[in-house]
Amino acid sequence: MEKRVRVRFAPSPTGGLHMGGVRTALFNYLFAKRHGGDFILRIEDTDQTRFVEGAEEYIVNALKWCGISPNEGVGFGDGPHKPYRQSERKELGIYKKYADKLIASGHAYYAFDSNEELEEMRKRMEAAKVVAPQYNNVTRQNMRNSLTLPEDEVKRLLDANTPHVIRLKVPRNEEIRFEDIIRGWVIVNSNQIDDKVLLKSDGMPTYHLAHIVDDIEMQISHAVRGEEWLPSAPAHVLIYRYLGLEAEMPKLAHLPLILNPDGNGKISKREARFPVFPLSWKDPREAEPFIGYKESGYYPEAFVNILALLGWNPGDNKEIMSLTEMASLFDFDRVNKAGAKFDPDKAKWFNQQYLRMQSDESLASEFKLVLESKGIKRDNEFILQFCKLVKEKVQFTKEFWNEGVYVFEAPVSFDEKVMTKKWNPTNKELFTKVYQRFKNLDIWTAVVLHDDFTVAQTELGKIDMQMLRVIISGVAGGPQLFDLLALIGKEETIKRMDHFLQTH
RNA sequence: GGCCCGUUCGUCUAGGGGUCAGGACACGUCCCUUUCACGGAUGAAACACGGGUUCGAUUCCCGUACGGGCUACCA
Repeated sequence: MEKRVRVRFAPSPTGGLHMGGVRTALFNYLFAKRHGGDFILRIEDTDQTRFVEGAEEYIVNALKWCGISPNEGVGFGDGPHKPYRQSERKELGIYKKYADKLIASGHAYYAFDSNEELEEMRKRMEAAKVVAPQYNNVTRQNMRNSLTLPEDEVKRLLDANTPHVIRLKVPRNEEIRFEDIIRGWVIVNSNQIDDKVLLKSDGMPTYHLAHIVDDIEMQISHAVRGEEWLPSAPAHVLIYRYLGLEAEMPKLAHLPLILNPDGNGKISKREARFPVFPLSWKDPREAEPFIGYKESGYYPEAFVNILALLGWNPGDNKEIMSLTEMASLFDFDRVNKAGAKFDPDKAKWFNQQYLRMQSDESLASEFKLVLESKGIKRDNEFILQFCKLVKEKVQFTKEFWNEGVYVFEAPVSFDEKVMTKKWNPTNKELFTKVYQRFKNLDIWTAVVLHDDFTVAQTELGKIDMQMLRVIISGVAGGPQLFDLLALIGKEETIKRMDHFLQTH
């Protein structure tokens, strides 16, 4: 019988969760939903030196904003496998138990080497022209561990609480193979793998041990993570094997990385000219916060949609999809192997698509907030009409402002090109007459204005619409002119014309 | 350096032994609109290279090149 699908997102709280991490969480979530399984959030805080204040809370908030909430785990209500924080699980002694089991079966050993001794070994190896020195089946023979030290000496050191780690005893020249769901068979010779530390001298497990123990204990069916874990996967297979748990080992899926748009490599928060965090992230060690997608004006649905299509596609040409839709379509056989460069332009386009799907009312209430932040108060109907007029010109709500400042504030400058080309005494005379006609209009709607304008042209000759637009708005382009005039209102329109004619 | 993973338009990608190699973003042109945008139409734009296998390879295999990842008592 197939195992129930249980997947986990297991970040370490060493900083803000960036978009790559969110994408990993997203694929886990989609896979779980697709198969009616569970999605778990586990916090891998086994490195106390890298702990960052606020990071865990950030991870939880970011997932919530994205709408990809786990149904079990830290910040989302405990489940049957609590606790979900590895530092707390360590207190339960579960990692030690598994490490001891490996010691007992001879697949792990104690190592007493100090940092200095490790450093010396590396230097020696480098002197011998070894580029990447490893603690492995060859070098361990010259180090201080339970494989080289006499038994009673080991016992004495242990009894004296000498600082030590537990290392995995990786066999010599063995072929290790495993099948990755995305990449197929991967084969590595064990000589390439170092004797990984399983339990650190502070008693904490390393990632290698901890995630395996937890995946087993939490009955995880699929371990879905970034490609950066691929090189250590063979070591993980060995650990499962030596624990006698190879049959229960989760299936592995290594996701392609999200790459920088220009140049190459993983996205870096420092160089990027686009947000890399879902929400603004203020690192306690940094002076300036990193602005997030949320604060940049992205809809969470758009953000998540963009991320999903970085490395996955539904097989047809569909691009705009809700989380539910994606979840019904998702599978690993449609996940790419190659890394994907992030395209900030396309991200904006995605947001534009979602903006258009919003109702005018909801856009208006969003934009009302922007106006209020600028100290401008208008009634809801006015804002609604304004939004209707300019919505198809913007990709973000905040752009409503730039797109139509002149609706709220009379222009102080006038498009130079249009002015030099079109403003002349003849036009001044003409627009003075237009001004008079406008003044005498009793009803001020787009339709009436349009009709009156048609009549006016038969009497006065051709009237340049763009010139009128510049007089009213200062800029050369914008929404339908009569709609615009109707929105601005008679009083304000003639006031602006009057002022313009006086000063030009 | 070693090991692992990868390589279709500039970017995200579809496809997969015989296709005019399809779509999307961005870009160009035209239409619509007395403007801008939206929309519509259209254009330019790709199978990294070299060997096999095959009647036929972009597709399968092997090399090469290039890119990425890993190479900690970090995850």
